[in-house]
Amino acid sequence: MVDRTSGVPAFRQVAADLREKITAGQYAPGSQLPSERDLVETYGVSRPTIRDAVNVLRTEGIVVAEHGRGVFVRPPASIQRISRNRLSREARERNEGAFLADAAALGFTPSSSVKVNFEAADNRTAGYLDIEPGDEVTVRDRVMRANGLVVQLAVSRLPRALTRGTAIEEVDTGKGGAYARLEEAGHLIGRFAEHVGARMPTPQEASALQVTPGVPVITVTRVAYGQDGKPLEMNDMVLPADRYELSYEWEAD
Amino acid sequence: MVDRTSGVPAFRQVAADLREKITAGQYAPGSQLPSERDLVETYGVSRPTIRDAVNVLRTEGIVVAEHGRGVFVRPPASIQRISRNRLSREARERNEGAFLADAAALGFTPSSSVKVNFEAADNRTAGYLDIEPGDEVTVRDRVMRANGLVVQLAVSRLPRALTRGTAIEEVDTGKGGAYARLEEAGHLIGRFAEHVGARMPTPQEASALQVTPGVPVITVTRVAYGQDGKPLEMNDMVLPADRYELSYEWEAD
DNA sequence: TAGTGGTCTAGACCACAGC
DNA sequence: CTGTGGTCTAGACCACTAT
Repeated sequence: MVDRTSGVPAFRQVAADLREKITAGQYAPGSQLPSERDLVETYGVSRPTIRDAVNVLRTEGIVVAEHGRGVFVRPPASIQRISRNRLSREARERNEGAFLADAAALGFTPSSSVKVNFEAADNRTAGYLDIEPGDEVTVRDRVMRANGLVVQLAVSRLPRALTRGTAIEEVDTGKGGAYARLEEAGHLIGRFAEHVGARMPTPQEASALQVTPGVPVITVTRVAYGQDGKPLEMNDMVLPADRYELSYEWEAD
Repeated sequence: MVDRTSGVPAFRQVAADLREKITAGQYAPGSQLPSERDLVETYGVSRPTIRDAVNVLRTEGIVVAEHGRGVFVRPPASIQRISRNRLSREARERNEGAFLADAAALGFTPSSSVKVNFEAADNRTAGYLDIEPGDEVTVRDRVMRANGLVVQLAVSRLPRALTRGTAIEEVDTGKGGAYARLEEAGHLIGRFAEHVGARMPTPQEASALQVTPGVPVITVTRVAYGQDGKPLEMNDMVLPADRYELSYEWEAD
């Protein structure tokens, strides 16, 4: 029952009570909450108010609703820990790129689909790649799957001048991936930088990554620089935050 | 007006239409949306349906509602870009730690409050610090502010054995911060690792960081290792994702 | 078929901002 | 005082899941 004199909105009281029962283990991970109509009777409020309360927990990612089945306590997702030393040249020579390296290390069956096209650079792209806005760039748009489930979106952009006549403009870049083709063309990679942020997914990203509402995405923009310091490639990656953790390591001095 | 034959829920149609007008610039950053009662007439749906639509945009972080004033297009937050070179020994010697180094670089007035206490290590802490669960750890709980606004929460834990008799157990760790005190005590830092994730804030974090609903937090667990490879300190940081971007850089080989 | 969540209505009253 | 968002009601009907 809710306290009508506290000044706290009823739906927040209900949400807080349910949240407490979940964290206390009274509703275990994976278990079903009472139906909305049952909660109406338990708390003595109308159904829209119960729905407001449940929606609070949904946007917090604590529960998921399944149409026709019920509302369930979301079990903690298994997290893939990815460390960044995977980008060594040695690893690139062994296999077909960073994502397949992860797959090998983590033991899942990888697959991906790629679209290649050519665009004029927008301001952001031009800034990262140190070219003029409007210059032609090669765009590789990838959807990566683990055991059939989409786990990562990546859009890679390179100055067209670097990719002409190479397999980077093909769907299949061949053994070692795009980085290997760059190095064969004489563009040795000297340095990587990654810029990491987080935000809520766009509707398209949410459906592509099959994340439930309330789960943010991690955004990573990786820039590969040549040994002369010139940018060779930028790669915008979008990862579901409930399935990934990124690790970085460096010497203290 | 909404299309009742499309099968798409009315509130999603309204949300999509508003989102489009916002990204197209028809409602500029900082500007006010039409009132909910105006939108009721515009789209021909009831007020709760309009509220559902606006709530979609709120959880996406696109708009913010201000009670009694209106709904406003959220201006892009100014993002602080933090790169890892802030942890150089040189920087540590110049000032009082990583956060103050950021402040100096970015030109805001920093302040922070600290609580120090001692706890028994839980399993996670014991795992990171390579000690036994139940061993005593020194806990430094910090709230960091920029120009008075809370921008970062950090909880630092060290094995008590390393901090006894040092200023690390004081609220004021003195010039150079906790890392400087560790090195004075003979524990030279050899390596850092950072583990980065993202999630929705807990209600406490949301109010402490004053993030609007729908903005995720970035979590960073930094572990400092001694030159012998033994963990010296772990630091759990929570950053509002709309105000931070993290950068990491490394050599290709 | 019964039970579940998903959507929607047409109101009502309250709390806050600003003139 | 007016206009704004915040909360809440008591229903209704639909779409999906499971038996």
